[in-house]
Amino acid sequence: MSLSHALLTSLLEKSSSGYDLARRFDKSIGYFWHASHQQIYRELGRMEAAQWIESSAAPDAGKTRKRIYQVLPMGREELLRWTALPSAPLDLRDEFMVCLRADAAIGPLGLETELQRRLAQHQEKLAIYREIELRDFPDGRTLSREARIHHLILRKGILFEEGSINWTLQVLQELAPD
Amino acid sequence: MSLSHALLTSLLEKSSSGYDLARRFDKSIGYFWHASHQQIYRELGRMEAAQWIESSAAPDAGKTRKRIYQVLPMGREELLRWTALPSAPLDLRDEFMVCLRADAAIGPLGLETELQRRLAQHQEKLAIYREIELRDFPDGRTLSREARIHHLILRKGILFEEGSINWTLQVLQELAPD
DNA sequence: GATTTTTATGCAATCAGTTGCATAGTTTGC
DNA sequence: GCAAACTATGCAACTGATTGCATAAAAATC
Repeated sequence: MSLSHALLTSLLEKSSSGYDLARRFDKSIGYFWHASHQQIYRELGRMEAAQWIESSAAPDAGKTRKRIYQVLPMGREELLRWTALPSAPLDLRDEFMVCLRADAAIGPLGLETELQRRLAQHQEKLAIYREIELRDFPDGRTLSREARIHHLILRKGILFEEGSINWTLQVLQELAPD
Repeated sequence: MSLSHALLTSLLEKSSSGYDLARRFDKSIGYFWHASHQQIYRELGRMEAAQWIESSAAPDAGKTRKRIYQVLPMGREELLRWTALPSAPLDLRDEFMVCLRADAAIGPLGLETELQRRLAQHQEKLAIYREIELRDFPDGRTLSREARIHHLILRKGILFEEGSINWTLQVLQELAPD
């Protein structure tokens, strides 16, 4: 799995607490997939046991249990090792495809409502992505390698949402009574 | 989860054995996500216990344990119930996005090889989809509702692969040394 | 006729991911 | 000054998915 490697990457960008990590995760990779705080804390525990990271009481912890995690050399090595491996292709496990096939098999199920709902969701996400793009990636070609890569990841999201919107519209058209 | 509902749909299209189901799964929904035979057999067991399906020794079983599964009314009802529910949005958990972010964080990792590999994979899948499209969905508008829906599902795959190819080319261009 | 591959099913262990709950300190708003 | 929301961490139980192994008959191949 790659959650641990996603967390390593995030911690390399900035050492932080589990809670902070969970929030930053939601605002970056998390646009593509969600990890719950329980998953993150458990993974941090495993990674510390494996000496990929270490933790210390946060300077602003006060009376709380807040801990800051940072990457150790072994964690960095592990990330290098892992990124050199071929990555698994994305699987497109979309429940709605099953609904569509069921509709094909046992007659009209009235999926139009669900299609509209999904259309709205995709449009919403697209709007968010476009806003981020406008804010973070100005047109003038003065971007660092790092920024250009982050832009590419965002572009992936934008292209996906645009594609989904087009496809959904096509389905709505085809499912409409002739 | 929706594996059981995918299997119900598949069994409604044609009653069959677990093995057969696993192969047919690979050739339809399986282009989008894979289910192992163990997953399928276990799910069939659960579905039979829930009386969504029933099984009988296959006519061509001989001395084998081969069984044919078919959908019971309760299974059909369950599928109707489930398809009326809102479906979860697809999550784009792509390990390679983590690699890219890691590259952004700790300098060039030489991801070009992996990008080329992925490009080839996408082109391969696209070629397969296009072949199926040519074979199964002729241009003349004489297609049944069922065929039109199956075509839409295939179109989704084609659009996704095309989008992935375009994006991958863009990344290769951007990552190339300036 | 012997070997390999394909068809066909299944158990056990493990790992990943989700859900519900529990705790407790800090900040914000009324 | 009190309630609500937010910050921060964690356990336990459960469900879903993967991996490795095991069995055994039928069909193909040599």
